[in-house]
Amino acid sequence: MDSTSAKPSQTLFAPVRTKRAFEEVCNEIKRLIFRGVLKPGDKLPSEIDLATQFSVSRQTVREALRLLEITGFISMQKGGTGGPLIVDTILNTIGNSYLDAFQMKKITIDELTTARVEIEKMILKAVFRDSQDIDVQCLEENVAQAKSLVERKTDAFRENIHFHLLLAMASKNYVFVIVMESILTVVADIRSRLGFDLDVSVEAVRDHEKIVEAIKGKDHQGALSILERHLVENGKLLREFLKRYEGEEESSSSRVGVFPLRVV
Amino acid sequence: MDSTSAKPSQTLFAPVRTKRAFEEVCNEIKRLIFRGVLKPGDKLPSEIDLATQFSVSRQTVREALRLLEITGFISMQKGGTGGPLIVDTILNTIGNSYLDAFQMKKITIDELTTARVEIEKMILKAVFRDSQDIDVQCLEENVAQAKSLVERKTDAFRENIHFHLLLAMASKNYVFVIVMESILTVVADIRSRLGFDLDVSVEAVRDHEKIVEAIKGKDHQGALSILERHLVENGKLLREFLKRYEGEEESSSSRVGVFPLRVV
DNA sequence: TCACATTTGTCCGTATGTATC
DNA sequence: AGATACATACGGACAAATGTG
Repeated sequence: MDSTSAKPSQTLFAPVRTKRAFEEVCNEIKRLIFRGVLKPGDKLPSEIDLATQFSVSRQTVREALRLLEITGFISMQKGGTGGPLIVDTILNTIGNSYLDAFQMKKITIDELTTARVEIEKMILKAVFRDSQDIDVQCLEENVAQAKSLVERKTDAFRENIHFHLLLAMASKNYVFVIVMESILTVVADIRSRLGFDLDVSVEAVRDHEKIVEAIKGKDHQGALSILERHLVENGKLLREFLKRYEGEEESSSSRVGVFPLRVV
Repeated sequence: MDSTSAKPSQTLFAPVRTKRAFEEVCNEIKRLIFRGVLKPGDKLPSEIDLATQFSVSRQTVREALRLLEITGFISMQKGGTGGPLIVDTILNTIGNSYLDAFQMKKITIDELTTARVEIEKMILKAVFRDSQDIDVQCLEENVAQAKSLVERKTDAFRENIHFHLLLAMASKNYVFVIVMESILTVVADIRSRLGFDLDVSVEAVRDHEKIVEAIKGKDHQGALSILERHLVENGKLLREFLKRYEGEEESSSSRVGVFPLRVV
């Protein structure tokens, strides 16, 4: 592996450009976001302007923007006043990667449920330690809102999912929020394919209400056992549904068969 | 918003193509991977071949490949026998997103440490429930390897990080593995900037050894308390280091200032 | 050892659809 | 309704990298 000729020194000099151009452009923009120079809501220059400013081609800029888009830093807006817009949807990105990972690693519903039970119980303990009144108020508001929805025979599944995220937020530890958001993305993906089911929503709201009351009453064991039963029941529901569902479709990932495909 | 002229009916017909072309190409390839038609190690056709097969331009194919690359499904190989190669690095992808999220959400070391303590304790309890002999053997091998490294005055920080991933694997729940891998990516990122420190490695190996022995001896409380102290101490170390470090550099994200930059 | 073929990386020019004013 | 500005997409071209004969 030692070069006796052409390549002079592999140790003295490092290659001038190790990364690809679009990666450098991507990192430059990322740095400005991390520094706070660019904040969510700000607009980036158009592709053409970026290309001239970075002195690269438009294709290179586009690939850089593609990276930023998929990693949750920007979103593209079409039309006259459009352009790349700074956003912050990194949590969505992580959630989507979880969906991919669950498919690739063939994780089962039961595995997900078991982990979810343990993780949410852990978070609930943290809530008992570190939450403040305002956090419990948020939970109460969520329950009230979901309650009014089901009373009007409307689906409250978004609100019910959100309850668990609010629980994580009440722990005052954002790491828990990230973990919870990721798991909820998977749960929501399965649940959304289940369709509208009022009974499920009603049951969930009732459980959530009990949990909030137990938290307010500082009833640790009560809250924990209600939460555990709630999650286990929910897991059974998802499993039963998937048993009926499997075979019909080959799982998620938007299906669009418009292109003639022949790979390798 | 009611169209009295041109557009006939907004409810009868849905737009033929809602997504962008490169997203459809990306999803088509993703489906083949999920179905198992394409497996890690397989090679995709060249960009030009893909373009003709999907009947789109090469630019569109490239943007699709960019998506697949950043989400951990393929990696690009340059040169004659190169091309897009199917891989499975989704966990890396999630870990990198965690790094982004930690920067954006300004998560502190203490927050990370607190969460890590709780999560690893939860996982250790699962290990006591569900692990098998083979899993404990893996932990022992890891400790033995790290031990021999530090005896030769070599850094064992990779092995020591890996110990915690093996612990998650011993829980027999892959959800825990994903969560652990994500958190370890952040820990490793900070730790790698700390540089070589033999004492830290020695201390870590000693703790890991005690934990494995406690697991083998079914000493639940012992294992939990050693693990907790180990992680808390490690958290202190990272915090002290970052205190010295901050101000010198503006955090991570590879810095390359070769392009003249002026944004907005 | 060296030339060659293949493939990615990058650039330029152009056309089209779309959202805003 | 028309003009404008932007992303999207196409085609052709060359340079750089890398394994192969």
